[in-house]
Amino acid sequence: MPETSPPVSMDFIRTIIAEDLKNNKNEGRVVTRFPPEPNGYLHIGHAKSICLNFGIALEHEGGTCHLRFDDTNPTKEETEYVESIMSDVRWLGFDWGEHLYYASDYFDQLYEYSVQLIKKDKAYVCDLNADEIREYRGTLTTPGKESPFRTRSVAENLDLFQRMRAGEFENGSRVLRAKIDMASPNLNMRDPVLYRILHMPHHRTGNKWCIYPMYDFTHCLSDSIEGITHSLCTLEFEDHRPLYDWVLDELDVDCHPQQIEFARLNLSYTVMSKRKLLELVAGGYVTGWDDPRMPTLSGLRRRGYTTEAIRDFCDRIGIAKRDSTVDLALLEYCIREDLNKRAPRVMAVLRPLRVVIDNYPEDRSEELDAVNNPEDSSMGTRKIPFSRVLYIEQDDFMEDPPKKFYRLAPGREVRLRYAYFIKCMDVVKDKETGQVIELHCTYDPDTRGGDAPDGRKVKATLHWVSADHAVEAEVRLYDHLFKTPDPDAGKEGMDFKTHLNPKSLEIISSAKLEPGLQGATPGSRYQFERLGYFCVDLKDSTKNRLVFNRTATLRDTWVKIAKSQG
RNA sequence: UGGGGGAUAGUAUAGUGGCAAUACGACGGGUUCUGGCCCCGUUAUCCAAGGUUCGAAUCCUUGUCCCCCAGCCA
Repeated sequence: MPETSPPVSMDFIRTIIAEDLKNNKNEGRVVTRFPPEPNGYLHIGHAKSICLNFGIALEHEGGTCHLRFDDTNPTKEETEYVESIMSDVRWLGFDWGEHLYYASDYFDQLYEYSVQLIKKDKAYVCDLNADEIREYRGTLTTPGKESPFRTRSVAENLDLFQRMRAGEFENGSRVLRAKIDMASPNLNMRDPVLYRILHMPHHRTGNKWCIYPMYDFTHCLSDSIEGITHSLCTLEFEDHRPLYDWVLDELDVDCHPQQIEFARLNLSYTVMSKRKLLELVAGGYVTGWDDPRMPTLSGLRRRGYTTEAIRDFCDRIGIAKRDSTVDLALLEYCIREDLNKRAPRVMAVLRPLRVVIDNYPEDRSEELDAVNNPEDSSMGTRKIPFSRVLYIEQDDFMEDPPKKFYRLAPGREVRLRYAYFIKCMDVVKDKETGQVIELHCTYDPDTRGGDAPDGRKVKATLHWVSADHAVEAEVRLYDHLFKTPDPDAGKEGMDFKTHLNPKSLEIISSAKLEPGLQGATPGSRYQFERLGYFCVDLKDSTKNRLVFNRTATLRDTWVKIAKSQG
């Protein structure tokens, strides 16, 4: 039976592109681009853009998506970022083929274009300093004033600009400006700066240049040079579109891409601005760009997220123009759904409570069969050892259980998963603290494997690990980095860092794992039954010292019940 | 008091003149050797007010609210 693909409702951008294709607007070509500035690490918001741009290219016969580094500001950009960005895009599963570009590769062409503009008397060298330019720009409600240098002759502009390039002038002493309209209601059109002097080596062009083009001049021309058909960007560039179009119109290039803006991604309990993420890294609030609590792709990867989950998430959130904040719960849903299907189940006890099975022989141990993944029988089964002394989760025992607590309690019988029914006979407490430190139970040999021949039922099934066979590991329990849904929302002057969740990381230094986990490979993912999804840390886990990161908890109905009971 | 955008359930996204749809969340129930997964049910008259129309989320009018713009950042 051939599967019919579900009706995909098109977002407004895909609708525009389909319309353009129908009208043969770009001779049937679809060329998009993902244009990051290499000044930081990619985050889940970039993934939205990457999935959009590469996704659209993939949906069309012959469609391509370019990866272009928008590297026009050497004061902020570094090769380290270039590399991380490339590996993140690749990790997401996208391929730019031979279409890897750098805006800095166009510096010569861009220079020629600006000379053209000067020759058309559409650009001039301005000697006003930054403060003066701001002053002359006017305000939102009042028009700007024309610069006294606006009327310089073409010849003088050409000479001055050439000397700017030659390095005759200091940083900030002169700029090249477009000659548009100082009274425009759109501030971007009030003679925007096209080039500034920056005596600073560039990560790719070295010391070749001491003048660097601005975004507005570079971006549209880079798009044009590459033959981009649809230039997709975020909402804040909407005001720049008239300038994007002005530059391309004045220069009469043969390719004039269409800029289309969409809303950037916001996620609850998360900050997304590069500035804020950098602040978290620089201030030591997290361990780095790839801290598993960070919304960066490297952080999510280390946390255990899969590319499939992230791409599914990007498909689900859609594309629109209104500002919105997606619920973090949706991202968590996506990773759970993916991992539910593929992660092998294992048993691990995070906070061990010792259980002695009094009627189980001292020196005996046996191997029991356990299913690796109930969602996928092809993943097979494994053996797990059982013996007289076990660990169960501290949370799975209560001396004085409230209503609806189905787990172990004095006199109560529960099932140990894939093993036996056990009954709690005695509770040993620390004399000083009163804390429960050990349980004495009996087991029913007839329930081997987990089923009672007499058909009696048990309300709970607990995970467990044999004490003698257990492997120890460090387990890092991650939670939301911020305790409020909108950490950005603070009043004026309020620091977003005050919303940091002090409990975003809890380290369990010696969890007990079933022995099969010995030597687990970094990056591999498991479901710890009844607890959540965990992955072996890519950086800190070693052969002798396993380190697991919690990717996500399982949905937990019991905590809800417990909470509602107070 | 300028310009550019945007308002559909708790959240996100469809619907663009004909029964407001889907997903997540929440709540209730079923099932269960994971209190997981899975299954079932509940959860909005579409920013407001007028108007056009047999019929409006959709078209018109007038408002209201929210976001972005005064970098030699992108």
